Amino acid sequence: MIDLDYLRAHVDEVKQNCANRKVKVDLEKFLDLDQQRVTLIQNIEQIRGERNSIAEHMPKANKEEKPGLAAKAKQLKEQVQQAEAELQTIETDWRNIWMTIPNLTHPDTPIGGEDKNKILHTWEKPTHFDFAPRTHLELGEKWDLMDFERAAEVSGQKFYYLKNEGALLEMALTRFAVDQAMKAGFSLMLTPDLARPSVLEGTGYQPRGPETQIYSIEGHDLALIGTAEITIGGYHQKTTFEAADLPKKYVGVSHCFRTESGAYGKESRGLYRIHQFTKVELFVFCTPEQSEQFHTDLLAVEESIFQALEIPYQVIDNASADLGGPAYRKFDIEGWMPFKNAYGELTSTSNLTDFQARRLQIKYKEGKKSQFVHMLNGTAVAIPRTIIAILENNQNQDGTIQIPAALQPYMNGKKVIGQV
RNA sequence: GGAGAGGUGGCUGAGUGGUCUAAAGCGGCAGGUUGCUAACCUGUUGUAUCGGGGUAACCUGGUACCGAGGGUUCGAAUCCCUCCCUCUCCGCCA
Repeated sequence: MIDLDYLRAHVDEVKQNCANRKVKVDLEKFLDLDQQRVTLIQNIEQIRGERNSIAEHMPKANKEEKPGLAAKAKQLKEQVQQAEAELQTIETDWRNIWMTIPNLTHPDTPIGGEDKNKILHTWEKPTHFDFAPRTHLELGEKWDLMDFERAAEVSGQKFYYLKNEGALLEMALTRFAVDQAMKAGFSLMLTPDLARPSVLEGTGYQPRGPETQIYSIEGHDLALIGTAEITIGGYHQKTTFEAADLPKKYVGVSHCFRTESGAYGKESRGLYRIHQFTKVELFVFCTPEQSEQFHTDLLAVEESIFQALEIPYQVIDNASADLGGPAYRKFDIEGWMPFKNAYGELTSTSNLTDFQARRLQIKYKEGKKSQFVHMLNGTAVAIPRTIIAILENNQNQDGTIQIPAALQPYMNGKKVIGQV
């Protein structure tokens, strides 16, 4: 949610921002509801004040006064109840619109849709093959690294078994990414894979409704998380830090579950788009002054990981309409994926400024003043997509796969998949 | 999953219908005493939000907040209901 005072004082700017992000919001209606809400609240507080002063005088009142005072207080109470009912309907609408107003946008963010995404820089060139490269599906089958058919029978479409070096790759990548993050000062945290819907909402996810990407557990007030961002963000909900305790830097590992409803087509074959995967996630709670620096820091950690993994990539500064609601600025790393003959998203790091903190009520205190923290998150490694990139980019003509040197220690020293 | 006991300020803990933002202690902050430290003494010490005053640090008035949300009542930390959480015992289990 964005700051109300800021919104009230900068209506035109917010309106333009919504347009830039291609978010349809009826700001006029919102401001109208906002005004009504304030008036009603003032009204209610005034009546409550009267009621309180009657209640206060009650014990001192004599017998003749009491019935009259009680009747008056009762009448005031009815007025309050009526006004509160009115307030509730207004506030529901008001809040629903407020939630849909996107975060402000970084001044350097390109304005426009996906076609305006800006390539900040590239690392290495797309892999060149002197032969027809195999897809990760073909390689997976050749070396028995994954099984989609059995998974489909056991769990359904878009599930998978990882086997042998395929499974080892997941564990190796997880451990490698965690080690890199810990070296950069992040504290390790394994989080729950399920969370309450209220926490999902607090982090800006929509656990219910037709558009939802989230699985809910029938008969329980729980949902499967789509990312550890939810559980790490929720970890500090309703807390106030001392300024000296910031920043808080976490690296979390969790499973991620996504319904991916309506996502079909070539790209959805194999490990690219699936219902469940493991992800190593970076997360920062910091002061507003620190957040821009940490955003570039997060990107730097991500880049160092993919450079160590020797995956050619480009870094994207996402255009305004591609940011979603909460992000102030978003950088993606897109790795080269031979099966697409294109770059594909590997990581995404966002500076959410105070947008999430306001919902989750996460603040920090400096002296007597407290204000909302800034929150940032970024993917260290999304395992399956990274496995795609490693398998496909490092394959040899005979189908054997070179394991990146950085990963070999985590693979029992194995250098090549397909060789004993 | 079953039975029982609880949830009060930064912490410990009192409060079972009005004088309660809530005793007392600890801690924190300011001052005093003092070779130094410690000890002692005095004062002070919640948050959010709306309005008024001030350049401002702040002052001032209202409202809300005793796990969360509802209800009863002129009036709720206190009584009732639902939910969440913690502890103890039992059951089950990796």
